[in-house]
Amino acid sequence: MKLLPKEHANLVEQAIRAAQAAGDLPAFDIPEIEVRPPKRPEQGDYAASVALQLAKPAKLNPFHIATQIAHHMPAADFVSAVEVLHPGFINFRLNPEWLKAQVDSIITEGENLFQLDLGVGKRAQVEFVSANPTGPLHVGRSRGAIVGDSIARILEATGYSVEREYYFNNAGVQMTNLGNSLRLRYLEALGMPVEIPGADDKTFYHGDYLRDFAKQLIAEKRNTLVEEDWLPFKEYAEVKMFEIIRTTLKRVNIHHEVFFNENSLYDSGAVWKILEALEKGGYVYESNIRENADEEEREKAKNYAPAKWFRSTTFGDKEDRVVVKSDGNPTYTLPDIAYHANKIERGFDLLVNILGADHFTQHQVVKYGIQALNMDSSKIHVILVQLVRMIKDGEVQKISTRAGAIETLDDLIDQTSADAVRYILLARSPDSHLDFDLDAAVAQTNENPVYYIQNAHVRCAGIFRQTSDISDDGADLSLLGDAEMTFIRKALELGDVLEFSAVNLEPHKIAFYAHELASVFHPIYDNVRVLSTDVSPDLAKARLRFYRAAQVVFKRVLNLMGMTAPEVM
RNA sequence: GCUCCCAUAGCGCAGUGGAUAGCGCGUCGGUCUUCUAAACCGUAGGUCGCAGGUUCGAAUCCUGCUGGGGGCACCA
Repeated sequence: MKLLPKEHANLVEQAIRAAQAAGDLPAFDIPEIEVRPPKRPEQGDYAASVALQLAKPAKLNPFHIATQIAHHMPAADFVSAVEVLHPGFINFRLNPEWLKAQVDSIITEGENLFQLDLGVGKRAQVEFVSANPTGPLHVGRSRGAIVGDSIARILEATGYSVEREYYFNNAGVQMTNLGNSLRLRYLEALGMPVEIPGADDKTFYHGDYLRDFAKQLIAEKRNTLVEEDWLPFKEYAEVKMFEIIRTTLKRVNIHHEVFFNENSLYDSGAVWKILEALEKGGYVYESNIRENADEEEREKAKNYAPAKWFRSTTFGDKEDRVVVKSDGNPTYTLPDIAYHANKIERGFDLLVNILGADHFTQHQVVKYGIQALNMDSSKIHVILVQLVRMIKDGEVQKISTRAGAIETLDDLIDQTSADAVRYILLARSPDSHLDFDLDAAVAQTNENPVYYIQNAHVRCAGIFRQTSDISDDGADLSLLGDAEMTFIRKALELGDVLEFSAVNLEPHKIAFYAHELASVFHPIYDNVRVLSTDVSPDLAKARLRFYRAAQVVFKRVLNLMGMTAPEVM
């Protein structure tokens, strides 16, 4: 399938060169030519404003330039007319015959509709979710999960070979706390005298899931673990937690090819090698306080033991960061830098990392670390998704894994549907804060955009259920009307939306496009009937062919968003 | 205080420097004996937070300000 903006831009460029060669336009450098569908139908199907940009360099009035460009415009099978409008827009109209033929092209491409070659031969990695196995996935994590997986799908559709990766840490204080928490729940479930910490105890995980784990653990091991410390409990909880997380992700159609354990960076010695490299570069110093600290800070740090600091200020950070604590253990920063260095060494052409907005500072420090290692950080693209807040009964819910006050992704799916959750979390710019109004999502289920879009696919499927005895092979597409062509025009924009989403890593564009496409479809469905006594067999055949193409487009778009394309609702 | 994101219709949000700024919900009024009415048609609703600047042209780019949210631990 053609990417029409590009095709038109090529024509314009050829026309400008031709006009210059003929002496009808003066010499000037040709800028990047942008062509896109204008807002209003009377302004054509595609429009270029390049003549307006050229007025200055060419020292001519834009209308004249546009006229000359139009005059030299080469012919193309997809263009039927070129118009020039004041103050200097060049408007194209698609050739109706060509347009109608696209119905067959769409059906031929099928599930690979607008499969692009942007990333062919290239490897991309998308890292997302990356939650430590301390609790079920909550809503805050879910947004990054959906955005990450959707980006992966879009990259696949543009030809990339994509790996989805999940980075996690199963060591550290939080996991010890988790082990301890399960241990207490285990003893509690055995009826032993234990004191469960209060809700404000930050070392205890209060979630009910640990009660469940404790019961299962007793079923498996009885009371044989009574004398054990936190470790076997931590190991048990970790395995169980990952099972749950994977199952939850599967429910929303997400799976990761690689689970990368932070520990492996210690096992391989990578963490210390990175530290050594940073030290060699002169980016590390030992002190009880960062350089350039003010008097107040110095006073506070007077009694601290020395730690190792990364001089990230060299790269524009506002303060240096501790990489090795005074107790000799690295902070999260060091393995994080090692992890990203590892990613780069694995030779991906594109690295995408989905992070919550609260990790902004962290990713900056990691980036400075990569620079200090003299590695190319330009392949790393970080998508920061703004925080999600749950609104319930009109009030903001506090989310805290430790306190057990969690709105989990599972709850959300149970109360709505996997497709609805995906769409709601996807259909927003990542930069925009998202208030997930649970009451509205549940109550307005029938008006949720997800069903509006899926219903278009369902309606197509409904037609084919009723017409299994009619073949649409060899349909005469010239019988199709203007309404159907409005839809085909919109459908042909999918490739551009896809390319834009991939290049800019903005998957929400697909979500909005899907809704626009459905809103073009539904009115047509109402008026363009297949089974009606006043529709001739030939016309019915042509319309059937049209709906087959429409169904292909909706299925492709829904798949790109990781949603199902149901036959019935 | 430093920093990141946001501010567009009553509410929730799109908007890639171009032509008369859009969509959903909600308002009001219509449409099912015909392939799914989870739909369609019509209606009302705007100082694009404020003030400057750049440009032939600014919701979009720059500066400042105001308001809301996030981040600024030897936690991850």
